Amino acid sequence: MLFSRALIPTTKEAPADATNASHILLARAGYIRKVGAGIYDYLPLGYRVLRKIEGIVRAEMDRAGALEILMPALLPGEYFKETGRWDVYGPTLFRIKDRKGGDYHLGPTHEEIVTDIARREIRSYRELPKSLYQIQVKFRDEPRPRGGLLRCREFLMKDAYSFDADEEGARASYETMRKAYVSIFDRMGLRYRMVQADSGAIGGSTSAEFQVLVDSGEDAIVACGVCDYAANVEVATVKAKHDGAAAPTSEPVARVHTPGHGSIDEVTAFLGVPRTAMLKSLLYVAGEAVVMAVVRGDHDVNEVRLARTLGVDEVFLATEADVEKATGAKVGFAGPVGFKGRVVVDRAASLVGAGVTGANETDHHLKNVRFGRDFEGEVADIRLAATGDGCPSCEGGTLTSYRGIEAGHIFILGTRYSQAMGATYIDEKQQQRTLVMGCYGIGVSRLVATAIEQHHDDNGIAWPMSVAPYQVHLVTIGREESVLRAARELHDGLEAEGIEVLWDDRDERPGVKFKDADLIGVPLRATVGAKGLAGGNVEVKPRSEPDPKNAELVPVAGAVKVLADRVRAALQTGG
RNA sequence: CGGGGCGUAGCGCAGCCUGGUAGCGCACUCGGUUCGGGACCGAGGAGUCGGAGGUUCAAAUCCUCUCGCCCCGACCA
Repeated sequence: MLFSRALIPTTKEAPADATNASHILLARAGYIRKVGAGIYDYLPLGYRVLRKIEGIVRAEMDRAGALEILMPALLPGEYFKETGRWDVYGPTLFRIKDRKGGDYHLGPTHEEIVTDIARREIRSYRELPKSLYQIQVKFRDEPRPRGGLLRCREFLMKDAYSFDADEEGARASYETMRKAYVSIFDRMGLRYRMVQADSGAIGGSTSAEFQVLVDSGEDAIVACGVCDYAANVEVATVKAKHDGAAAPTSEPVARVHTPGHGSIDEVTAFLGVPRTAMLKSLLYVAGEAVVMAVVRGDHDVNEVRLARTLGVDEVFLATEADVEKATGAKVGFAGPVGFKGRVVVDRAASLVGAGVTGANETDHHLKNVRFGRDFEGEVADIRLAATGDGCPSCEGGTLTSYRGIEAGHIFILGTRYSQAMGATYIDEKQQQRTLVMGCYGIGVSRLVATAIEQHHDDNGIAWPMSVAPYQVHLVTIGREESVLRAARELHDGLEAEGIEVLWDDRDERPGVKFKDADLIGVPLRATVGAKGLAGGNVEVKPRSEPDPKNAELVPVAGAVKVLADRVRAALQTGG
């Protein structure tokens, strides 16, 4: 491809609304343009990358035996009404009325629609198992689209669904998909971790997320340094230790005046006690009830685990007014002693020997507070795991925190949708049984941005080979006949080898071309100029090498082979 | 949903407080000089000042309403 004939509108400055590295670079390098909040054009380079990722995903899905289909993006409301999600999904669903006033919506996910296919077309156990997938645009009216392609309102997703005769079959399908996902992320050259995850609103039992490790990621995960335990902090447990817990005190509870000192920091400073002696008491609204969660002062509440413990879908931090009503004191002075209501105590907090906590009276705290003597409550693991915590699944392992971007999520759904929609089959004994389902998503368009978050530097993008829009960026310096001829031969030779070449043939100064090449991020750069050509060479430099002086001199005659071999080698090793 | 902010040329911004000729940088066009890491000189083109209404002799600027967008938080297969 000739740069002069392409549409690659690079800019020096990024749009003011771009804050993530990937968003800034995608915009500056001319991959995408914003059309509306969370809605983007894919310009030629962006679309090439999207299709590369799509291609890898498709190949691995096919290899795993899944069958590609395409379901509508525009959906009649009846399907979501059938499973109750029309009401449950809330404002995130893009709802539409047709001219006759009928309810429609844009598909945010397709469990109902695929289950409808299954109930109509799958009759017998002989047809099982079956996995169907599609690569389709999805729509979610996100409360806050952000990060360019990281969180869009319209985005491209691969979603797959498995149908099995029983749980055991579903587990096998899940395992097949897990392996396919590993292949996909390996081929994309990403550093990632598969972690235990919350199944969330979609339901289901077993689930795992594929988290691409990026410091700027939205999700927090913890992983053990010894065994293979890794989990989203939402569901991570920790091994309770007695660290920082003093011996149980025999002193009686004492009321202390702490005027205006409501926060953990203020109270520890004012009373001169360590954070580990604080019993942090937070009020949550769970359904109709107001519940108190007690964790140690140096810990944070894990709201997902708290909700699971309480047996509700989700909990919300109580408002100031709720807190004052429930405790009779201003925020910052709540405590479990004498609290009238359900109290959940984190295991670590239950071991604090002489705790300091709110007195349920404004400007007062209590000290020498002990669980079991001074207050009661259910003990559960309800705190967020953090670096340094003990691994829950092995002896001696320690957890480390990472940030990640959720790029894939696999679930065993069970019969939630098949049951609700009557998707059944006839088994060997002529018995009608309910299909057992799994679902498996990959954020294809999100991966475009995710790959950049992990592969860029100050000058621009540095694509892994497998997803790069072109594989070789050919830069010509000057317009001498000899230069153009050598470049033409290199360009044509590479294309004949099936290598994707972008030839910057523009009448621009070298600096401009080099800056654009770094920005665009094609993994291999080949420079043809009079200087190198005088010695019969072209200069080859990988994008990952920052210093142009380290470019390698390759004889013109062998340059096609050298470059083609490098491209193929990179594709072999993943990235 | 709570808090904060922004809409002026394709992009980044100034001008608004204190009403009176719409400006700067980049990009773009033309001419010339340059040419291995975002050149220089000269000359140009390009803007319903987000929209509607109001105040005024006069509105980018003041007032009211409205639409869009961004940031932090909440939320999020």
